[in-house]
Amino acid sequence: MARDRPERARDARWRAAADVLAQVRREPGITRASVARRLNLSTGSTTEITARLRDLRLLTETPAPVRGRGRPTTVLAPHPSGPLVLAAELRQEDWRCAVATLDGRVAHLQTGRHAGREPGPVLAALRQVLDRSWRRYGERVRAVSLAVAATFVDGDLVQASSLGWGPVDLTGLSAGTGLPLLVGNDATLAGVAEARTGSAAGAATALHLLVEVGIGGALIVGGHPVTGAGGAGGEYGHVPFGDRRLRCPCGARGCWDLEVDGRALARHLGDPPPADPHTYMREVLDRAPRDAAAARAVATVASALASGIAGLVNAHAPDVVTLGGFAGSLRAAAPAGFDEAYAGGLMTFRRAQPPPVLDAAHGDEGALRGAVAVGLDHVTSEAALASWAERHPR
Amino acid sequence: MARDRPERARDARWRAAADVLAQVRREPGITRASVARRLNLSTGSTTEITARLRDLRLLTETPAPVRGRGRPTTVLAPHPSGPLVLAAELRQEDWRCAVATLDGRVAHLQTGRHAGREPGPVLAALRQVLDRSWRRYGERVRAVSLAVAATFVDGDLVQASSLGWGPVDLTGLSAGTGLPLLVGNDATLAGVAEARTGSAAGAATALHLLVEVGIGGALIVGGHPVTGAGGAGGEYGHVPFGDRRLRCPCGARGCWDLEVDGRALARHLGDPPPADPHTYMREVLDRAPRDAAAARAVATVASALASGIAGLVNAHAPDVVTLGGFAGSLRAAAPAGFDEAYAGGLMTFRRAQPPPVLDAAHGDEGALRGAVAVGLDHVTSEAALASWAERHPR
DNA sequence: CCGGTTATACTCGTGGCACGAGCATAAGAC
DNA sequence: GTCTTATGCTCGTGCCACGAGTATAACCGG
Repeated sequence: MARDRPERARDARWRAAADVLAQVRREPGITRASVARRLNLSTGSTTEITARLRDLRLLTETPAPVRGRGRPTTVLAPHPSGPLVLAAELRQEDWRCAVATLDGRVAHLQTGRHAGREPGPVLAALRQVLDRSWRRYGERVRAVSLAVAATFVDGDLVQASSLGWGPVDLTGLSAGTGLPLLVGNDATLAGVAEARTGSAAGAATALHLLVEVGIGGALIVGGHPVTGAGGAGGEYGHVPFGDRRLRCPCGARGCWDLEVDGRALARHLGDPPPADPHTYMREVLDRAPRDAAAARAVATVASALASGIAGLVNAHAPDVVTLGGFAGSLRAAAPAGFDEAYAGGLMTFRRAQPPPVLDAAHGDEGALRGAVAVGLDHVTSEAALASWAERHPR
Repeated sequence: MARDRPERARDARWRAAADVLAQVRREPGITRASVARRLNLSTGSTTEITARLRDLRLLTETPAPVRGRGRPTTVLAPHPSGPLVLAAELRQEDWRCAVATLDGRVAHLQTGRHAGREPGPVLAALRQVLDRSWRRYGERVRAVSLAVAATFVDGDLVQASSLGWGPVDLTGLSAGTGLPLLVGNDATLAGVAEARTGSAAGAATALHLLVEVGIGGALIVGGHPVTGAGGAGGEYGHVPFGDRRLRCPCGARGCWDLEVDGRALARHLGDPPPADPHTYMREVLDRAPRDAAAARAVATVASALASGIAGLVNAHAPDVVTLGGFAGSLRAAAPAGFDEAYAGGLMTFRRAQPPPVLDAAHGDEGALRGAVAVGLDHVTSEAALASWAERHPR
C-alpha cells in the first residue's frame, strides 16, 4: 500500500467513516444513534458522516422501529447498490461461493461439487461461478476472498493435502477483473469468523482449533489472525506435542497432528492407516457409545487434544478457545477425559479461571464467513473507501 | 482509554506527530528530510509538524552535517526539556533503572544490588531511586515502566519464581505521583527490544526465546508482543514439548522448561536437581569443551531447545528467531546438534528458507530497553501527546 | 388533548490539519 | 560565477470533527 505521493490525508479522512462501517458490520441492524454512542461521535459528526456514506451509496437509512420515548432514529444498512465481496471456499469435495454485503450478511450462496480432482477443472469451474456473479453485480464487486484447506506462503498456495494438490497458481481466479484476490487458510478464516461474530465474539485474544485431517488453527488478536511471515503460520498440527518416534508426512517428528485425527484412532485401535481419516473418524465416533475399544481410543485422542490445547493456552493466554470440525465432537464423546487433560495441562495459576473452551458457533460455515470478513476488511479500509469515493462523485 | 465525551478528533490530530516521533525513535539522529520521505509527508506538512513539536518542547532541530549538494537539512532530536520515561528492571540479584529520552536513548543508568530477598525492602529501595529521578526531572517524567522476571495478570504480579516471590503489589512504586506504571515480563520486553532495535529489527513477526531458569519468550507482531488476556501469555516454557512423565513445578506435565535449563542438564548428568540451576548451567557449559559427558548433556539440551523452536516456527512462521540468555550459549556449545534438530523439526516446505535463528543483540540489556520502548510507546501515543500539548500551551 | 419529557437530528460557526503550488535558500558542481 | 540539486518556507484551499444551539418526533400523564 505504499504510495509515491503524500496521500496520508486522503485516507485518514475516511477513518471515522470506516469506523462506522465496521460498527455496522459488528452489529448488523444497528441504529445511527447507537453508532454515535459506541464510537464517541458527536451527533453533528454522525449526521455528516452518514449523509456522506448515503451519498456514496455505501449505506441506507431507514426509520427504526420506535422503542420508548425520544425522537426516532434510523437503522443503518448496506446500500442496495453498494460494494460487495465475493467469498468462496474450496473444500475437499465441493465448493461454495457467497456474495456478501457491507454488513457481513450473505446475499447469495451457491454451492456445487468439484468438477474433478485436478486443480485445473476445479478452478475453471469456480472461475465460471465468479464470472456469473460479477456479470450480475458488475462494478459493485470490490474484492474476491478465498478460503482453502491449504498452506499459503505470500499469497501463493504451496500445498493442499486434503485436495491432493501441490503448488497451485490461483491468480487466474481474478485475472483480468482488476479485483484483489485475497486468500487464506480455512482454519484461520474460521477462527476469524468465530472471533468476530461467533463463540469468541468480543474476545481480544482467541484461539481456534479445527480438527479434520490433522489439526489446524489460528490465534486471533483483535479480530485479526496472527499468521506470521507470508501468512504461513497457524500450522498448530505440527508442533511436537506427540510421540517423537512417529514421523509426520510434513517432515517433522512427534507432530500433534498424528495424535488427534482418524490416523491416531486407527493406531490406537490397531487398524491400518485409513485412506480417508475423515470418514474413519466419523465411523469411530459413531460407534464409540456402544464399543468400548472405540470409546477408549476416542478418549485417548480427546485427551491428546485437550492437553495440547492446555499447552497453547499456557503459551498464549487466550480469552477463549473455540473448537471446530471434529474437535467439538471429540470433546463431547469423552468430556471427562477432555476436561481432566485440559485442567491438568494448565499452569496452576491459570486453573482458577481457565479460558472457556466453546464449540464453534459457525459450524462448517466458518471459513466462508471468515473469508467474507477479510474481504470486507479490505473493502472498508480507509484507502478503499477513498478510492470508492473517487469513483462515485456526489 | 474509553472516554465520556467525543475526543476522537483531539487525539487523531496528533497522528502525524506521533508518527514523526516514532520514526525518530526507530532511527535516532534521523534528519527532517528523511522523516518526510519515510512517512510520505509533504514538505509543508513536515515544516508545520516539526515546528509544532519544537514549540511543545518535544523535539529540537540542529543543522545536519552536510552530505553532497542540496539545501542542508536538520537533525531531529529529543528536546532538552522534553518528556522522559523511567524504566527499571528487577533481576534476581540486582536492579537497574534508566532515564530515557524520546529517541529511546538512555540518558542516565543506575544499578544496585537488592536490599534483601523480600519484596518490601526491594521495592522500597527501588522507589527511592525512582523518587530521586523525578525530584531531579520533575514534570518531564511521564511514565514508569518496569521489567520483572515474573508472571503478570492484568498488570498484577502473580508470581516471580526467580525472586522467590508470590503475588506482590507493585502499585506503590508510582503511588502518589500520578504517573502510569507499566509492567511487563522480562522475556517479553527483551523480545520487544529485539524486534524494535535488535537482531529482529524490521521483522513483522519475530519470536524471542530466553533461557535462564526455564524458558520464556514472546511472539512479537509489528513491534508489539502477543501477550493474550491480561498479558499472561508468553509462557512458552510450559508447552508440553517434553517428557510427559515429568511433572513441572508449574502444575502441568512434560513442560519444555524441564528440558532446556540447568535442571535438565543435571538430570542428564545424573546429578541431583541443582539449587541454583542458573549457576549450574554456567558451570556445565564451561566444562563441556573438555568433559564428554557434559558435552553430551549440553547437546541433548540444545537439541530439545532447537526442536521446540522448530515447532514454534511451524506454528507461528516468524520472520526471525532471536535467542537470549543461555539459549545462544547452548547453540554455540552444540551447533551441529542444534541445527539438525531445528531443521528436523521444521515442516518440509519451510526448510528451503527457514527463519534465521540469531543471537539477541541487546544481551542482558534487552528487558530494560524493552521497558523503555513500551514506556515511550505510551508517552508518544496520540492521547498522551494531546495531553502534553494541553500542559504546554504555546 | 395538550404541555412536559426524552432522545435524537439538524445547522452552523470554529479550529485545526495536511496538501500542493510556488517561491526561497544553501550547499556542491562545472 | 552560474547551474544543479535538495530542501525549507509561505499561503491559499479543502475538509473533517466539534460543540452549542435549535428543531423534531415520539411517549407520558393529567
